[in-house]
Amino acid sequence: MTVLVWFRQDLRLSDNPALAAAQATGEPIVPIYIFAPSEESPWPPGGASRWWLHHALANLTESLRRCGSRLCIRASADSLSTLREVIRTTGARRIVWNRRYEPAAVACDQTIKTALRASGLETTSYNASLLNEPWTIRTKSDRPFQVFTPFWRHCKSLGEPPEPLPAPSALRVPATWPSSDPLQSLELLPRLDWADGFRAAWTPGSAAAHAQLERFSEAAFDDYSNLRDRPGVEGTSRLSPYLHFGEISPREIFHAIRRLAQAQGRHSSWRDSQFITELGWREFAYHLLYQFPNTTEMPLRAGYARFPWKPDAAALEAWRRGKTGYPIVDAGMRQLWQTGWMHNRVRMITASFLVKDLLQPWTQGARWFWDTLVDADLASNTLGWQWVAGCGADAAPFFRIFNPVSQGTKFDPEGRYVRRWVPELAGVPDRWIHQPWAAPTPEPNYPQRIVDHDQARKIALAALATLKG
DNA sequence: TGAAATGTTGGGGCG
DNA sequence: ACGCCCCAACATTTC
Repeated sequence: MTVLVWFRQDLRLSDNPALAAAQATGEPIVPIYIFAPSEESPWPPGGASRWWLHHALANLTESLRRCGSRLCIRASADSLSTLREVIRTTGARRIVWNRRYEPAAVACDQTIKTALRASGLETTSYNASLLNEPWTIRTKSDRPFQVFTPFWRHCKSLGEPPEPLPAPSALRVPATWPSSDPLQSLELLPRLDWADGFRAAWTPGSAAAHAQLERFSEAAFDDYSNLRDRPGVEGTSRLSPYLHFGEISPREIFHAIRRLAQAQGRHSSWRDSQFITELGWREFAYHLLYQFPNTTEMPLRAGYARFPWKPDAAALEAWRRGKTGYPIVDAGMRQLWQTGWMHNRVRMITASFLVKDLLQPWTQGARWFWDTLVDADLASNTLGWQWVAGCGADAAPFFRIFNPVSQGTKFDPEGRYVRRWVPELAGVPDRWIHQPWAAPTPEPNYPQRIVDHDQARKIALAALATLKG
């Protein structure tokens, strides 16, 4: 009586509750991954995500092989019929998976669960990717939280998440394997190989995720709080893509940090450390997406639907390509394009610039990040953009407008980050590195500013004022 | 997890 | 010694 383990965004063997439940039955296990991007409409994985997914699947295949098992991979336009076919050929009676929380995925899973149960199959789903299920976190008046601090305080009051589950070392195999599509047939890798910078920056896979966590752990407290806002320094965890694809779980991270903190004698303060709080923001993002599923397209604050954006293809393109003439903005956009990732501080700066200096709709920025980030995550991306645009829950007010020069000066004082990603500015002295237009001899190969920030700021504030009428 | 404008304070130079 | 001005430093308000 074979058990199907349907992998989705939980591409790991450790701390995988669905896999552990299957293993606990003692029955043969068929691990399957179904690539069905059309079911994720309107947010099918973008180019950078697909690159990562290819390598994550290759890595999971290898991990399963070491357990004596396999990964059955299928490309499909209809997960349910693919599952039914695999169920037929394997004689499986039971199917398990770990939950997803994106609106399209929730709807899809619900349909599949109902249909399979109607056909007499046992189906069970588990939580593998959140510290708490979104529907369990409610205010005293039984409403979803819309402010981070009380949300996270409430989560903390619920105690610690369970300890992560160990990875199985061997898996029982079925008498007959279902057919599997070759990984290459999913065509996840780009036709024109633009991924050089990705390869240099990243090693996808669960083992690499744990190695990265190990490396980062040493610096997870003091160094993190001092360095996390410095894009020219590796001060952040860089775990986001692994978390997105489930190559590592938040419980594994939480408990690794807890053990380290206790070893260092940080007996209580660690739970309020900035890095753990970042896990809280991720939880908050999922909570909001689950409770307000239309926020991927619509502002949570309804009044902002009337914001007078000024769509402008040329401005948008200059931003995308990193040719705005503002060094910290251009550095960020080029780091994103070349490596599939951008430092979080710079995400805020570039997003503020697109929305406030260029008056482009935040949804345009969200779309671009979705396509170019290896850690593109619908929940975090939506929260981030609505936060910057001032139209989300607990968002920065719209009038908080980042000044790209002072942000650059403050967080990249020696211009290390700018010089790395905008090489044509390499020779500009520190004094002018964040405002090269003001230098005595401006660098001719670097673009002129497409807007004047002081002026753009005033225009943005005037646009905001129209909302109040 | 802003920045600019405006207000307040206090030390020092100076007549 | 005193008042006045300047201005930096900090605080508050406003967008």
